[in-house]
Amino acid sequence: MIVEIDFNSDEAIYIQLRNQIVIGIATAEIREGESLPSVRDLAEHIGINMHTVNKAYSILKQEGYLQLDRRKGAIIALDPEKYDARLAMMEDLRVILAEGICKEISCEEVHRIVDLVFREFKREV
Amino acid sequence: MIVEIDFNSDEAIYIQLRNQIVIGIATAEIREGESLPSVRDLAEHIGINMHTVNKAYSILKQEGYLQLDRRKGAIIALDPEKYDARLAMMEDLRVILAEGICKEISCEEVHRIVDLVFREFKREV
DNA sequence: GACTATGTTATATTTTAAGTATAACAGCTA
DNA sequence: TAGCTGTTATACTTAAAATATAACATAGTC
Repeated sequence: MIVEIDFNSDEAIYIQLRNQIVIGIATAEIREGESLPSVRDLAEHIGINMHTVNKAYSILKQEGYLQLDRRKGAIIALDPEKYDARLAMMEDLRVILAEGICKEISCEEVHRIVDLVFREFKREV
Repeated sequence: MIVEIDFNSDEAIYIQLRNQIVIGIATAEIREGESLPSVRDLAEHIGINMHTVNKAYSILKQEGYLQLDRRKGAIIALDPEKYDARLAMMEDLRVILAEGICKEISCEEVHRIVDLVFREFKREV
């Protein structure tokens, strides 16, 4: 799995990292049971500080994407029951769909875009 | 239109403001041609600095939601051609849908949530 | 003309978050 | 013992957010 950090982005590095790992899990680039690089290795590879990686891993753990083992490292272990994901998604979608309505994107168009992204992610499963 | 700022949120105040105004436009709480409070009035009403409101207004102008007039104030004036909104939406959806897949939310469920939010926003048009 | 309101710009300051730098600890493996 | 994990702690630097004052140009109103 390739991690690309945009250092000019307005998004924090640990957020970018967290998002890319979530996308990596969704697209099955990394699968359940597999492990991520250690915080030190990944930090060195990207060229950032260890604590920044650790912050991303901690968030992913708290959100139910990872299990962190002091001896084995970071292992993908999905816990769908961690929180109400449907409610969270609805909250996130609220702003995006409001933008879409203002830009005259129809509900049908949104459905098409959703399908497109789903197909992109589910391609190789 | 009621503006609610969560001062404990991790989201910047000017972002919260910008998002709520976008949602307000999408739900037709404020309509095209209507005007927002002046930067000074809104700032005082919320209890924040003038520049924070000004930043939100400037962003909304740049995104094609407002026209700012030095004499008349801030007027809703939608410009759907301002940028490729479909591409922007797809980029925003990528992370949210990846989260959904990891949390075992099906494509059909997403469609249902999208419809729900659309109906909520379009209720009184 | 004087006054008031608008957005706009400028500058300086404070506050907060992000990121870095070092170091140490606890637990496991080889 | 040596080396690898995540974890925690502390201190520092950097960047962004938010505040505080002030001034300007432009219009409308009294």
